[in-house]
Amino acid sequence: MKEEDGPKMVEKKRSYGQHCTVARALDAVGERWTLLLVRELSTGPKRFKDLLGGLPGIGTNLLAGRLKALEAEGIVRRATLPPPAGSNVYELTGLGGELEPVIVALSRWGARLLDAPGEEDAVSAGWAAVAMRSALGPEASGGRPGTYGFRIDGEAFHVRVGHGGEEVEARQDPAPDPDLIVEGDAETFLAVASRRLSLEEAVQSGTLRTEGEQEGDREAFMAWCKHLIGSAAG
Amino acid sequence: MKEEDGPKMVEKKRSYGQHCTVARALDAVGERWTLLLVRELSTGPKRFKDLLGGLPGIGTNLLAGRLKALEAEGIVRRATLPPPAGSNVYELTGLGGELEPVIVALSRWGARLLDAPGEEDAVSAGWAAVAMRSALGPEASGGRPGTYGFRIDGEAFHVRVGHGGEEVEARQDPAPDPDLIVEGDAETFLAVASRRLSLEEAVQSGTLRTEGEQEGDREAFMAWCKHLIGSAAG
DNA sequence: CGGAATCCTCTTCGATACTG
DNA sequence: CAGTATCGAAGAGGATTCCG
Repeated sequence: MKEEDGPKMVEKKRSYGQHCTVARALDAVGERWTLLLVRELSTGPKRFKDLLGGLPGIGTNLLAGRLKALEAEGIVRRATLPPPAGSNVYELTGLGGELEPVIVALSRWGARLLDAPGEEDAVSAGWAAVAMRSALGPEASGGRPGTYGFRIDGEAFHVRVGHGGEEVEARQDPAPDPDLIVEGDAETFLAVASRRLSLEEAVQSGTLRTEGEQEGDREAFMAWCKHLIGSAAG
Repeated sequence: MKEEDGPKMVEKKRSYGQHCTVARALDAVGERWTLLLVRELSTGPKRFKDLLGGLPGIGTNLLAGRLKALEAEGIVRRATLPPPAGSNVYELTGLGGELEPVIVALSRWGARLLDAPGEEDAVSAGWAAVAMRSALGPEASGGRPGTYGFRIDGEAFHVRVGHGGEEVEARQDPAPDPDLIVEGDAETFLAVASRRLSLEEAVQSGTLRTEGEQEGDREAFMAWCKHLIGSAAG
């Protein structure tokens, strides 16, 4: 049973060793940080440094190791951005992109556990994009088609809703042609998103600004928020 | 920053410390073994010993610790079975049951990674029940309403399909009123479920037996199997 | 700048032994 | 049967360094 340490031991991966679909999935993406890494990449390609920023506390060695493992499993791929950027980025492959239902299910379930941000909690506007995208879907009302752009603490992202509330997409980059733009600081934005503060109040007090607002856009945005924090906020 | 060890240190839980729905969910159920434990309980209440059997390699201390943590978070609850059984079991709470979409999403994604069982892989018929339950759903064709009972290697479980393919349920106990019963050994059953062997061949060779079969039941069962192993088997 | 490699400490895991 | 206690092994997580 014991194997001699060859010079190039292939570093066998830890596995649950169960012939089960769930266990097999967790063998691939169940380790610590891995699904959060997929979450980061689910809103678009990212550089190593961006990923470090989006995963506070991970450490460079662990991130590099996770990326390498995911690449070996065909979930993540390295790519070079077209000029003039030309930077090396990591992005999800097709297989990796198909993890979206997993992220969505986790986000929806976790929404009911998420209360107001604690003192020590890190906050990123991009995470709200994932939550918004997950809250939407075929059965969620309020999925009014359109493109909603956000610029929160200088960080841009957008959510695009297709027809019938399906084909929802969240990306961590500026919207090309937004129907509505919401701009402001993360604290206020999160307060609105979790309905601790109404959008009207935030806009009137000047802490949040909107652009290009059409009739009903604001209501559609608020309708999302009803789904962001589940039953907790009543 | 350093805190003195008080006599009743509340044993702070490790957390990603991110104000994000996904991270929050993983704080609760993202540790090693935890989601597999939820999988085990998703097919019905289980005793400590049953859980140990369904999670080979977990170690008793770790299982006890996970159960305690999940109980503290309101995901799992202890219960006593009604007489004459009277045994102590663990079961999912409402909150825990709502993790089902997470299990389903993982199972569906993991299905495409699951190939033929390796030599070292543990096998359990109950896991196939979870895979079958996950493969079904609103959008999966072939969800013919009815109750399908299985007795594989002496282990009984059943899958019940409601109207329109929704309300699918998998339980690790005998079906009360099955429309179709499939009985046999795990190896053959898994071969059929993954379409490496046709049900007809298995029945004709006597390694699998069916009872109470009605017109179309067999076809409905085979239709499931098309979803068990995704694109891999073409 | 992007990322890999090293070192060291701490926590968690995993197997076994032990107790109510 | 249901756990607790224990201990070696493995992984996490910082800091720092090296290399292209």
